[in-house]
Parts: sequence; structure tokens; C-alpha cells
Amino acid sequence: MRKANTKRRSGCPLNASVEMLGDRWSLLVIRDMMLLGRRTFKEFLGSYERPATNVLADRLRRLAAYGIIRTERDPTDGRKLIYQLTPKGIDLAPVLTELVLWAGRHEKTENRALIRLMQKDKEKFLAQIRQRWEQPRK
Amino acid sequence: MRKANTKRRSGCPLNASVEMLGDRWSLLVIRDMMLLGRRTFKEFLGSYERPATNVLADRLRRLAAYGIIRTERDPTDGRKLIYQLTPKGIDLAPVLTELVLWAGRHEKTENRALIRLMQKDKEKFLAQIRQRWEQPRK
DNA sequence: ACAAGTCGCTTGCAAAACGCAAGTGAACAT
DNA sequence: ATGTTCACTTGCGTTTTGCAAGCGACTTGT
Repeated sequence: MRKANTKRRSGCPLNASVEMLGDRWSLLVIRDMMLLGRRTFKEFLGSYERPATNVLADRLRRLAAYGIIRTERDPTDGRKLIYQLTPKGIDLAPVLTELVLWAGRHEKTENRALIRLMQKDKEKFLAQIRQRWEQPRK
Repeated sequence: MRKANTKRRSGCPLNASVEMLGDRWSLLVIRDMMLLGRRTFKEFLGSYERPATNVLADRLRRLAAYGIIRTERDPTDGRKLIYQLTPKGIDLAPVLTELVLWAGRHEKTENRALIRLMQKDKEKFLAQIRQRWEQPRK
């Protein structure tokens, strides 16, 4: 059993972001939701980085506690939970984009197509993500 | 003794960024350098969040290993080391900015003046940071 | 109806990372 | 020569992580 720690180390806005997102898994889960359309525990487990089940469960709990994602039952299959980004979570798109572009500029990475797409027209790319997530489903 | 782990969990550019920056201290050190002009071990220790000395030493070592910061001796005081952002580190300014703006939109934080400044003209703000760091000193 | 999956976790345990306090050696200050 | 500052390191107890196994609710196949 675990609580969302409510007292911050400081009032700095960067510190707030770091306390919510500053670990090795949270942003990867958000990437999977935002860019790859993953929605279930099992789908997140299947990412190439392969989180451990207990850590994944913990990160989903934390992200939900911070209001970045929310959870609902799958109406067609009572075993499944569907994880969705909230508006606060969707609003992380510019952060993800800058992190991807920075790595793209300075590291050897795969998925250069995504990086080129982001470089070519950042605002258009962000608009697409926002639009895709405005619909409640699909 | 510790090495920069060279084998990544995946080739995803976001994962590359997360492996370099995804912890509770690295980005705060970069903030201190970029926005507050801090340059020495002792100055970083004095941040409001107060890192432990061993963790701070480790983070500085890692950031240097990744080429995000570099170290030189203070010519006027042989005890001191001066930590500086490299171009790769300065190039994190857009990432910091988006993290600050995101927290500013969704959390109660201090330093609203900085947030307003970033909101008002993001590009101008980034240009200022880049310019400030182009000079070797001050 | 019943057995055999599937799904989203929890539990147990060893290893790694963290936070704290104290200590160390080199460089400076008096 | 003595004391202080600086950038760490060391030791140690706590927390977090990773890995493997298990569990209960639900669904699928026969």
C-alpha cells in the first residue's frame, strides 16, 4: 500500500514536474499511451523496455493520483482496465516532444522518422496529438 | 566507483532522454546552472531541495559522462571546481521550459514570474538563455 | 457446467539506489 | 603552524527496483 506523497521538496515548478515524472518509467508509459495508443496493463508490459509488473502497477497508481491518467473498466471485458490520458496528461505532449528532439539532436537513436516529423512541423504534430485525444474513444 | 551505463534498454529517443535525465536530481542541477548561474558543488548543495552529497557527486559525474556538463578547476582557487553546461546541456533549455510551463498550468507552484516570462515569449526567453551561455564566462 | 486460460495485479526476496552523518585530503587563510 | 573551506568518500540503515511466482476475478472453449 502506498500513498501519493503530497509534500513537495520545494515550490519550484520544475521540481513539481520532476517529482511527478522524474523516474525511469512514468514518461515511457505516457509515450505508450500518447504515441502508440496503448491502453491496458498488458500492453504497457509489452513495451520494449519491459517494466516489472509491480513497478508498472505503482507508476499507473501514481500517475492516476496526480491526475495525469484515469482508469475505467472495459465494458466488453470485465477483466480489463482501460487507462486513458486526462487533459493534464495530453498536455505533456510538448514535454515529450522536446525530450525526443533533444535526444534526436545529441544521441544515436532509432525512430528517426518520428524525429523528422516532429522537427518538420512541431506545432502541426502537437495539434494532431491533441485532436486524436479529444475524441473520447478510438 | 561508477560507470556510465552504455547499453540502453531500447533505441527509442524518449528512452535515451529518460535514461540520462529521469531521476529526481539531474534536471534540478541543470536548472541551477541554467537559470540560477550556480557553478560549484557547494552552490548546488545549497538548493532548496538539498541533495545529499554522495548523490550530488554521482549526478555530476553522470552528467559529465553524458557530455551535458563539463568540469574545470577554478584558476583563482585550487579547491574549487567549476561546472559548466556544454552545448548539449544548454540545448536542454526547451525541455526545462516545457516542464516548467506544464507544471505552471496544472499545479500550484511558486515562481509565477518565471512562468509568465516563459509564457509571454518562449522563443525570446530561450534566445536569452542561449546568448547568456555563449560567452565563456559570467 | 466445468476446466483452462487471461488479466491485472500482489507477494517475497535479493540487489541497487538513496538519505543522512561523519570523515578525508588537498588547497587556502591567518 | 593552525584552522577553515572545498569537493568529495565512506559507512550504514531505509527505500526502491527487478525478478519470479502466485492469486482472484473474469472469460473462453468444450
